[in-house]
Amino acid sequence: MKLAEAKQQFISSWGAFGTHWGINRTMAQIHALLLISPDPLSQDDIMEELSVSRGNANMNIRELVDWGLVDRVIIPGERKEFFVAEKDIWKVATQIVHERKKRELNPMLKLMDNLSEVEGDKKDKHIRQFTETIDGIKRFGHSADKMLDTLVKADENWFIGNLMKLFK
Amino acid sequence: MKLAEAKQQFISSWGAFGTHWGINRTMAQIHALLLISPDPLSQDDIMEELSVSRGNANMNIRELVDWGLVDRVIIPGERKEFFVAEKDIWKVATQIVHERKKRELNPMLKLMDNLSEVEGDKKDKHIRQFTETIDGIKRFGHSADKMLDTLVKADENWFIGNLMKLFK
DNA sequence: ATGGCATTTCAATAAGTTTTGAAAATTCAG
DNA sequence: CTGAATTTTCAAAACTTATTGAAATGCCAT
Repeated sequence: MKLAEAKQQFISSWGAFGTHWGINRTMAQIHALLLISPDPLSQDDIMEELSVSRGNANMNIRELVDWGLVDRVIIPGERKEFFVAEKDIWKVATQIVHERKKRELNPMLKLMDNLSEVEGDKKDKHIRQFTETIDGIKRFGHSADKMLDTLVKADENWFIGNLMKLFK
Repeated sequence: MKLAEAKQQFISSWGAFGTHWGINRTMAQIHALLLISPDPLSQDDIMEELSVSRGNANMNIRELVDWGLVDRVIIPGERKEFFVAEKDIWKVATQIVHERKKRELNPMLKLMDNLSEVEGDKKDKHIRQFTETIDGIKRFGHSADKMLDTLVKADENWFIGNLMKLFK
């Protein structure tokens, strides 16, 4: 397969993927493009390669920077800003886990803490099932939280090494 | 907090959550409703509790059954079908992991295998960065795949126990 | 300070997704 | 069989989210 074709396929499927993961198509495509780019790209480069508008490119680049997946870089002698993606996939993954944990898991656990304070007759089966469900989610959520924290802090080799021992 | 209020909050936030996870609002709400229901519910019960249309309820219940999160049950003497959710959150989570792995991770790895066969001068930096990125994703993906397989097969206590030892 | 390039914003529009509800198909008791 | 109850389908409408592009703002060398 030729590079140009492979590149197109990679970008377009990374984009399709993104949509399953709460990341929008353009954001994922920009990320894909930067991942395979040996050099930093400017906003105009990105607009041109992906045929997207200025506003769209700007907004999604900013989002990628917010997520910590892309960095702005200054190229001496150039007026424009350039962008590079973190290339180490392990770091990309832990960064994403970190952000989603912060944005989704933590608020959810907070909500569950609230909901466990439901009042009423403990013998009523509706009350009983409600509190059991909430408690189950809380317990599970706290384990997940702890595990993900460790994962985020861990070094890739340490992690994979130990995990593989554990999982034989 | 009163049960009715807590229930509303739980259903509505579980729905909002779902949307971050590629699950649509109604599907997640139906799931939430069934999770806290001590008894099986019929499609009409669900339509009424959540104020959604017949078609919408039908379609999303079917999806939940496809995902293995909800079972149809027959109640003797009743003509209608009834539905119950798997209540064990660990099982819910592993079921979701299993399905998403099948639907998303596996196809992605297959694609990466394809893309690694890009032809051209290995010294060209574009080719080099492309193959390095693809290889990185492949390696990471295969580790994740193995780990998730083990997780899906594992028993909750075994898993949490070992993990906590590892992660102290 | 000014002009010119770069970046950001945002209202309008387009694209995509979910929901509705009525019609069609299916099921099953009598 | 028949027909009433139940489930499924699907085109149209409602709603949500993403994208555009022009205008506003920011930035910096002169």
